[in-house]
Amino acid sequence: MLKTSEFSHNLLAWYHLNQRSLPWRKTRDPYKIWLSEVMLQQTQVITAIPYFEKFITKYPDIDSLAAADEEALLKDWEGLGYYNRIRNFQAAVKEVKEHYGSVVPDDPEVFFKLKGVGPYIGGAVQSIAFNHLIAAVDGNVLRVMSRLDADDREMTKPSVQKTVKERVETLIPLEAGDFNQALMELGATICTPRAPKCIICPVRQHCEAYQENRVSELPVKKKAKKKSEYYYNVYFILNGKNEILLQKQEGTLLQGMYELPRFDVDTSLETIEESLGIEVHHKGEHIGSVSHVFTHKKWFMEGYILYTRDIHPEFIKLEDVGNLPMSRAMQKLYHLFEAMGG
DNA sequence: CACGCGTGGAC
DNA sequence: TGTCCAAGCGT
Repeated sequence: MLKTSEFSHNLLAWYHLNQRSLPWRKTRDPYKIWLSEVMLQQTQVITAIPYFEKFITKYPDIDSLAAADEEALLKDWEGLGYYNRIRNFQAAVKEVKEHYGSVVPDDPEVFFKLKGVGPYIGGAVQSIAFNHLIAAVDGNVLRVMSRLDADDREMTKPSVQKTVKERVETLIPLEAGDFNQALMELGATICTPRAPKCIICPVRQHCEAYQENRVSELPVKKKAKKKSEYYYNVYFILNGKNEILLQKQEGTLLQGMYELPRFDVDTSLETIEESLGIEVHHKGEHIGSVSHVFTHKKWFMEGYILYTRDIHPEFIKLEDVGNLPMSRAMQKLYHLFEAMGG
């Protein structure tokens, strides 16, 4: 069914005709390609581009990124999500600076061991920057391959993804980077999740699902789990000196981002005072309510003002709050506070 | 392996 | 206050 050389030729011809390569990839600058792949993880191209421009201006090379302050990096990453990505990227970049003379390794064995480099990013950087014959299997490629081979296995399973990667690597011609980008581009523009444009697909004659009229059934996905819901009271604690109490988020969710003190709705005022080491002398008004959806949970937050006279190291000048990295969830509430003249 | 991890856009 | 998903990775 699938004639390998003909398939690859048709795909590459289509790709070169459309010339939709991301502009920085044409430079073959391994650092730029790597940074962009990190940003593009689970993130749409249109969303990542302004962040990429900012980072490449502010941190144009390995050494400048390695030397950056972590909190400054988080602030620049603010709004992009999956905040561990930038921490992992800096850790990897520091490793490259210290052990490889600030030169991105042109060696898959070495590169794949770096923090935050998995099968996709490793394959993408090594193929696009150095033309190593390695597949870059992302969500687009999984979808394309499931249809091309009428493969009805669960594409989310790591074991299946491994075999898909091996399958793609049997198809890669000499121009590995272009081929990987072409396959992703096909998935992003033609072989889309909904309403795929099979009629203009350059490889439809090689597509088993198309021939069997089964494109709409593929890829097979299991339905998403329901998100668990959390209800919080969030406090704007003011000390009468134009300062507000903020805390650095701990744990795994939003680690390192600043947040307003947040408590389960049934937490008593006494517990809150004790936990924060302050004494509330006056309860202020209700700021409003905000909800926020994460990948696997939902937050429902009510905002309230509290007043204290206490001095406390975690109070921040109101004018400085904007310089700290803060999640979208907290920004939503904070904007309500600002709109009230807070 | 299954799950946790952000956010915004398209329906 | 819905669903799906996006150039995935760490644990």
